[in-house]
Parts: sequence; C-alpha cells; structure tokens
Amino acid sequence: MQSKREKIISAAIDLFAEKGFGNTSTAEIAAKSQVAHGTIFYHFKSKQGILYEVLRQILEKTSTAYKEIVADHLSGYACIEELLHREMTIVEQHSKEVMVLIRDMTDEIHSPDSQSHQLIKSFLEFKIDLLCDFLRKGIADNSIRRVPVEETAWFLDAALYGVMHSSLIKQLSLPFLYENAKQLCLTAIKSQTF
Amino acid sequence: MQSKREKIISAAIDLFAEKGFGNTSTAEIAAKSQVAHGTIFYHFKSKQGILYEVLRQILEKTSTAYKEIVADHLSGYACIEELLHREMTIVEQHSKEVMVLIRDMTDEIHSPDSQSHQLIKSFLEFKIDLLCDFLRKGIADNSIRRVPVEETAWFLDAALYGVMHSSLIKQLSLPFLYENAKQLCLTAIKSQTF
Amino acid sequence: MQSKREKIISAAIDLFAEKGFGNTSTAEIAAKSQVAHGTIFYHFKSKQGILYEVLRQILEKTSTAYKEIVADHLSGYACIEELLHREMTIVEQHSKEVMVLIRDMTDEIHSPDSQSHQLIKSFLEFKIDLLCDFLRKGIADNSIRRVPVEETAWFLDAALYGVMHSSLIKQLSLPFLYENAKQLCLTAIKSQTF
Amino acid sequence: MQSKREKIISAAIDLFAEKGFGNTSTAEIAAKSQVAHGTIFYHFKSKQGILYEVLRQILEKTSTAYKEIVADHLSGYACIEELLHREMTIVEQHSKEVMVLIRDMTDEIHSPDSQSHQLIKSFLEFKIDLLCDFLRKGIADNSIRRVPVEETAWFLDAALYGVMHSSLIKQLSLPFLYENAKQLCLTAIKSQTF
DNA sequence: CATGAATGAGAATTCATTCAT
DNA sequence: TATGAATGAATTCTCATTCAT
Repeated sequence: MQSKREKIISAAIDLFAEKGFGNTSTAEIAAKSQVAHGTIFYHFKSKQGILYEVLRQILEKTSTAYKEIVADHLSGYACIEELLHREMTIVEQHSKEVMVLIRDMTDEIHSPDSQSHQLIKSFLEFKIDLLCDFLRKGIADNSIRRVPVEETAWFLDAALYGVMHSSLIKQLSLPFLYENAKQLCLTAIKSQTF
Repeated sequence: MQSKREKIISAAIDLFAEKGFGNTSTAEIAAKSQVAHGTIFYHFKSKQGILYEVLRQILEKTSTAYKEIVADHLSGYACIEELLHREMTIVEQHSKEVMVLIRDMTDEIHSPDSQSHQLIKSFLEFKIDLLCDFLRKGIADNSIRRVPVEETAWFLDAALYGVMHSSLIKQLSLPFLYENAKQLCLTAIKSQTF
Repeated sequence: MQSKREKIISAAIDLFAEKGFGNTSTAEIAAKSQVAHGTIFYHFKSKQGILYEVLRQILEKTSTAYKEIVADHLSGYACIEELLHREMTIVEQHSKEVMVLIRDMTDEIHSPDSQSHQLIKSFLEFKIDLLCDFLRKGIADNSIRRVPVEETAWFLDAALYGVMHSSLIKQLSLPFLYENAKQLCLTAIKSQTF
Repeated sequence: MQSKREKIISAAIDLFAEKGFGNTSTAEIAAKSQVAHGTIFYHFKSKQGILYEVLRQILEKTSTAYKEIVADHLSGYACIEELLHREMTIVEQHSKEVMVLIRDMTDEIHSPDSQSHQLIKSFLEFKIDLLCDFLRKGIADNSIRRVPVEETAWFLDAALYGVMHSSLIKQLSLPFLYENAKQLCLTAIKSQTF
C-alpha cells in the first residue's frame, strides 16, 4: 500500500506532466491523491517542495544509471552509445517524470534561489563532465573524431533534450525519434577511420 | 514613436523572456509599458492574446526568412546549411522573442484550444515539410546520405531547439554552441562520397 | 460620501480597536466596509498596510497637536500641562484609533522590519524630546522640581500610556481616570517653591 | 529534571514573551520544548490553556508577594512603597512572564469567555483593593495627601504598568526607569506635612 | 503517558478581466 | 482611444486540534 506521501507524489507527477507545475494547484493534487489539502503541507513544506522531490528522484535514478556504465572494456564511442541507450531507457520507463523535468526545468534553472536550482545544476555538471570524459577517451582510442570536446558534450545533451522535448511534448512516439537521433549523433562524432 | 500597443508588446517580450508567461502579470506589463492596466485589454482581448501576438510576429519573421531561401542553385545539403544559418541569425537578432517561444511553447502546444496552438502547429509543419524537401533534394543530388527523411527532419528541428534552449536558458554563449552544433548536424547527414 | 478606501479604513479602525489587529481578518474588514475582498488589496498592499495608514493618521494628528503648543509665553510646567491636556483631547476625540495604537504598538515595535516600526519610533522620539525640552524649561524657570529630565520624560509618557490602556482596555471612563492622573503627574514634578 | 509539562511551559514563556501569544504556534512550542506536537494537547486542553497556566503562575506569585506585606508596623505611605518595591522585584526576577502578561493581557481581558479573563480580573480587583486600603491607611495616618482614593489606586497601577511596558517593550533598562517612576509616584501622593 | 500523521477551516494575497467614465 | 477602480474566484499556506496506536 502506498503511503499518503507517495500518493501525493504520484498524483503530482501525473498532474505536473500533464499540465505543468505552474498550471497545477495544490488542491488538485490533494483531490487526485485523495488526501486532505492540508496533508500536502504536512509532508512537503511547499508546492515547490513536491517538485523538488519529483526531480530529485528522477535525477538520482538517471545519475545512478549513468554511473553504472563500466567504461573499462569499452571504447569512448561505445561509452557514449551506452549512455544514450540508458538515457532512452530511463525516458521510456519514467516518461512522466522526464516530462516534468523537461517542462519545468526552465523556470527552476532561472530562479537561483529555488530549491531545485542546485539540484539540476549539479546533475547537469555531472552529465557534461561524463560526456567530456567519454569523448576524450574516444578521441584517444580513435573511436571518435577530433571534435571540440566541451562544445560537443553540450551538443549531445542539448540535442537529446530537444528530441525528448519533441517526443514528449508533441506526443510523437519516442523510440521512433530517439533511435534515429542516436544514430545521427553517433554518426556525427564517429571516427571515419575506425 | 512607439504606439501604446507596441509598447505593450515590447514590455511583454521583455517580461515573458525573463520570467515566463505564467509568472508575469498583466499589471507588470502595464507598469513596464507605461500604460494604464485597462489599456492592455483595450488592445488585446486577453493576456493570452499578447502572447499570441508575440509568437505570431517571431514565427512570421522566421517563416519569411526560410521562404527566402532560393533552393534552385543550391544542393540539398547547402539548403539545409542555409536554413540553419538563417535560424541562427533570427535567434541572435531576436533572442528575447525566441526565449519566449522556447519557454512557453510547451504550454501552448499542450492546450489545443489555446489561441497559439494552431499558430505553432502550422509553423512546425511548414518547417518540417521544408526540411523534408531539402533532405530529399540532397539525397537525390547525392549531397546528403540516405537518411530516413522524416525522422531526420524532426531530429534537426529538435536538436537545434535543444541547443537554443541550452544557450538561452543556461545562459551559455549561443554562437559558441550553435556553430559547433550546426557542424555536427551537417556532418551527421553529409554524404560520404560527396 | 466616503470613498471605498476611506470605508476600508473606518471599518479597520473599528475592528482593530475591538478585536486587535491579529484577530481581525481582511475578509471581515471587507464585509464591514461593504467592498469586495480584493478591493482591500487594490488600495493597500497588505493587511499591515492598513494598520500603517491608521497609525500614520493618528500619530500625525497627535504630532500636529503637540507642535501647536506655543511655548513662548508659558512656563515649562504650563507647557507640560498643555501637552497632557492636548493628549487627553486626542484620546477623547479619536478613542478608537488610540485603542488600535495601544493594542498593536507592542507587536509593531517588536518587529523592526514592520512598516510601522519606524513610524512609531520616530513619533516616540519626537514626544520624548519635546517632554525633555519642556522639563528643562520648567527647571530653568523654576516651575518644575529638579527631576532627572530624561527618566521623567519617559515616566510621563509611560504613565499616561498606562492610564490610557486602563481606560480603553478595561473600559473605565477616561476623563474619570485621566484628570486625576494628570494632576498626580503634575504634582510629582511641580516645584515646591513655585 | 523538568517534566514534559514544565518544559512546555518554559518554552511557551520564552516564545510568548518574544513573539506574543498570537504569533506563536503550538508546533513551535513543541519544537522548542522537545516534545511531540500531540503531547501539548495531552497536558493542556488548548493553546489558550498554556497561556492560562503561565498567567496563573505569575499572578499567583505576585499576589503572594503582595499578601506578605505586613502592614501593621508601617505607615500607609510605607506600605505603598513596599508594594512598588515588591512589584519591581517580581518584574526583575520574572521578566519574561511579565512580558507575556503585558503583551497578551489586552486580548484576554477583552474576551470575557476566555479562560484567563476571570483570572486577570480577580487579580486586578485584589490589587486595586489593596492599593485603596493602603491609600486610606496613609490618609488616616497623615503619611499620604488627601487624594481621591480609587482614582489614585488606578493611577498607580496604570502608571507602573506603563513603565513596565516601556521598559520591556522598548527594551530600556528597567531599574533605570522604575526607580525614578517609583519616586515620582511617591512624591505625587506624599503628604506635604509629613 | 506520549506520539505524530492527518485534517479542514480559514488566512492573506494575487490577478485577469470588466466597466463606467 | 484610454483609464484605473473594482471585482471575486482561485491560490498557497498555516495551524489548532483530533485520534489511532
């Protein structure tokens, strides 16, 4: 049985994903999770606090998935491939949470005093660092072209963010878009002589 | 001299770009544009109406820029290159309007009864069609690899949306990111034998 | 005809005097002044803002009354007598506003970031300064005993605050208490040889 | 070791004195006294019940101190002097409790159905009666001027309430103000021929 | 004795929109 | 064409109190 706290989070994920954080009221969350309105504020100190928890959970899952990539026996290229694959898996398994992230990241990033700001910033730094590592590894082992490392890391993140956005927001089938996007990204960085 | 209507639009662009549509009040727009609060509703039938006008203007400018591409003497690849170049130019010249588009498109797309919904949908269809045309042209003239056309069109749109998002939202220098992104996208689709 | 703003202030004075600031809701003020709830926040930026305006008005009236004392032809003792007389007049004519001041000064003084804090502090300094001046004048012209000036100024303020408190809070007739209090205060400072 | 009940009272005294009854929540009291929130309502039937207990304790201590004045060998004037002295001692030793009394008496007195209403009213009657007795005694033994007894009793209570208020609220040193206030009060009532 | 999750009735405040002038 | 006072529904959040354990 789900605790009331968990029911609140579930309801919030559904509503935030569907309507966006700003267009969802705490009263709606309470109604959907079948708890009294006040109960929300017993478990979370504010509406933002719920969003924080949702983002924290999905970013943690994603971080963990990325960290499990064992780079040792893989080429840099294969590492990137694996990372993109894991990203897609997360998006498929947690599409609603990812939707929330994509819809509301923008506002959160923009207010540096928001609770979630640091959370997202840290995750992003971690991901960019990881991509840079993999790119450098690939350049060293000749599986990746001599691309400008940092700019390309940003591109990979951004391009796939864009694809997720398209897929989730415009309700296009994700695997449809993502698989091709992955191939194009990989093509863009693959070493010719490899 | 700017008319009051134009002053309202200017102020709205600034505020929507900075804080997002949902976090901007009509009272703030009135204050910033130095008109009375009521005046806004004389010129626009609702707050959404202002957003509609902002989006309409920027999307029209963009459409026009795309339509001016004279494909006749160019390879498909060069057409794509030109389109990406024009996109970057628009973003640089109208960064605030683009910011508004990026921040608030998501919500607008999601409510099919919103005024702006059809506007954005039409633009997107036009852009995707154009990209498809260019891609097919490129495949025909052997300047572009045999990529799946529609998926790749979506990818190009999405990837560059992502890059713009990164640049504008995370306040990274756009040319820094965009130029590299353009090259990577072009590399991804370029014919090998060309 | 009273403007809505004035009706709000009138209602607020009645309610704050009767139940205290903290025990009065803005909804009650709206109901009593027969305006929509939102109207309050059109005219005042917050509930505290109403209190500020009420206090500002009564403190201004009191300051003005004090400033009109023409000390030139009066002994120091007579100046004090006149000040106490004017204080009583204000309290009689504006008993509700004074009640508000007395009930809620405590909280306002205690939060230095409250709007009213500075207002009250300034008034108090002005009053204490004036009392000190009159006391010194009286000591110089031998109409007042050689009392410690500052302490006595504080005492006069505090004692009459206490009397007003008793009268207003405990609903005892003010003239009944005040006239005697004035005489006792004057006796306490009067020069014996005068 | 303090019982939980006592810890709650201690915490409440601190918080009520610092922020006032109305601005203190039961949750804060629970946190400060390190008991569970619910425990408060095991020991007290309501939030008002805590205030009642705080007031009861300080008023009982004060009553006791007053009752210990052995009037037999003292002049009426000396009795008043002794009472004022004992009052000051209480205020010095229990400044927080007195602060609570001063901050919150007003509200309690005003709601006749509040638990504390009768408590305070009784104490006040007792104190006024005692002052009247002493004043009459002093008039009889010629140590006190022929002042109107009841009005003067009210004045003595009110004046010293005012001084305590000044001292505690405005954070002026109490002995500084009180000693002078006592002398002025005594001067005001002292018989000239004594 | 003691707990702490849960409640729901309000609280202050915001805000797009209307309308008489 | 423009104004700004007025509105009232909606929103987030607080908090004393209850109750099952």
